[in-house]
Amino acid sequence: MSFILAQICEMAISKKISKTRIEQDDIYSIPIDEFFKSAFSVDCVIFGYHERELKVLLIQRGTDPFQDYWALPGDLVYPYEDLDDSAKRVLNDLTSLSDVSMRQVHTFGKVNRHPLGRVITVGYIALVELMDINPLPSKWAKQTKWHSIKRMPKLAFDHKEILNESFRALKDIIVAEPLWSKVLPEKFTLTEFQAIFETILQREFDKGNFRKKINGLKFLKRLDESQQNVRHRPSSLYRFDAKLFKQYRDKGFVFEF
Amino acid sequence: MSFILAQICEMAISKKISKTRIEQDDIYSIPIDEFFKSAFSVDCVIFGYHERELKVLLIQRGTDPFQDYWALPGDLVYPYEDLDDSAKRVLNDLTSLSDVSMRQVHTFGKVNRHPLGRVITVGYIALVELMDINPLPSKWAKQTKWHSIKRMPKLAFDHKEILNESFRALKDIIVAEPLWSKVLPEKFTLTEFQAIFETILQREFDKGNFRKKINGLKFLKRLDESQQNVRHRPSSLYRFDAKLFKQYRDKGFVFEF
DNA sequence: ATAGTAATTGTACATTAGACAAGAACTATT
DNA sequence: AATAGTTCTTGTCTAATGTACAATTACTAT
Repeated sequence: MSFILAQICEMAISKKISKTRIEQDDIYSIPIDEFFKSAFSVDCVIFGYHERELKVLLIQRGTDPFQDYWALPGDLVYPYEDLDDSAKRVLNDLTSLSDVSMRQVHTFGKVNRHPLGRVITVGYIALVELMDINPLPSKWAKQTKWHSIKRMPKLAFDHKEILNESFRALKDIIVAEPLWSKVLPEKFTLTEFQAIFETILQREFDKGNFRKKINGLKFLKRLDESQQNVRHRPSSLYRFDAKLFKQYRDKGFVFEF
Repeated sequence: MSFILAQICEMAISKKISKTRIEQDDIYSIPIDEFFKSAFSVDCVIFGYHERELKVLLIQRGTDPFQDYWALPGDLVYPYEDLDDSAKRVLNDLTSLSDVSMRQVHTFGKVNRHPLGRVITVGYIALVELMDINPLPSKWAKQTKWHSIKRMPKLAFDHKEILNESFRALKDIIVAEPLWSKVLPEKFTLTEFQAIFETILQREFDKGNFRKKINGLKFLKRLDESQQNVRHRPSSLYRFDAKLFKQYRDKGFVFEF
């Protein structure tokens, strides 16, 4: 058995990690070893977007604690592993996903957030097009499943709190950073572009006004192509120019709604 | 000797913490105990504002590693201490400050960022009026000193990186949250208010246009009082109404420049 | 040919931003 | 007492942007 948390569980039971709270005055009597008895983990909040629906990738835990609960893909960071690397590796371990670019959002450090000892966790988020990727459970993950952001099952640990904070952060980041480029196809319509913002920011925009704003942004380049086989006037297709976007940003430009 | 880092230093030397990098394939052979041999710390970036100058509170380290270097006030988190509480406690330990409200900004987790073992650190920031508080070195801090943000000494660990990231975050937060209320006196002029933004955002605003914007914001309440003993037309005084600000925010209002 | 659908463009009005100037209210100096 | 110096305060004009909504266009299905 090489499942990390399962092993920790055994360790915890055999060594009986003490949980008594130490008073402020006694604190210098803590043996120094105690400081190096904590661990940290990463938790990945992978938001999956598809056709105006926003979901979150959860795994079903195949190990204690919280066996069989739905949870965010997350695990302990290895001793000689950078934090950002760890998020990638953990996501791959549990869901077989790679090439998902994540960014750190917040660290959760309540004393009793993990039943087996002192573990603080660093939350990472990503936004992907749900159909582009194919998560497969591995290691101790029994299942992987996309859950709509609107109806969530009961989650393990404090993952509900992590999810809430992550969703709040997603709303901030989607306007500041071109996360949306990960969700759009190579060539897309402005309606598709608008739909992403409407879904994530949970508000609607006037179609005409939205595109007026877009027309000023040269990093969304209008192509000489249109949609095909739609039962209405076909839309022009656009392409995202990442280089131009960077130029915009270096000049202090910030996207806003 | 009860200085935490000094003790860790001894421990590190006697136990010779191994630093060899473990390859991806070997990783499951790591004994589980290794996961609970890491520690975390908090580092506090206290920005001090006074009369259009922005400074950062540093301590001079009185202990190894980086003895005598200037550093951000920071130390290890106690085993049974919440992260946010720890930031407060550490700041108080080293600088005698209390009642400084901080907020978490980023977690730094490079493997070799701490010479004595695996330590990730969580950065916290605050903004205070420099004259309102009186930092006094204590515990292993030899000195405390305000350093201008413009000319920084060489800092211990990766504190330069933490500072840069914190300053970037401060610029974002100052517009989103009323951090500025901690810097202003009870009754203040709009010029003082404007100066804070100019100093932190490092750009200037047109006086007339700035106050036009302000006049729309009812949470900045104009009083029936004016400045006294100034050799120019006295300015009206204003007061910040925190309750009204919350109401604004609950309705989705966001301050912008 | 017609209806249905969504894309696209346009229009009219309101609000905000930006540059800049004029006047007001104080102190210090002559 | 008048004047100069200073900064506060208000206003004005223009350009840019935001908002609501209507008209037109280009396609498919009937």
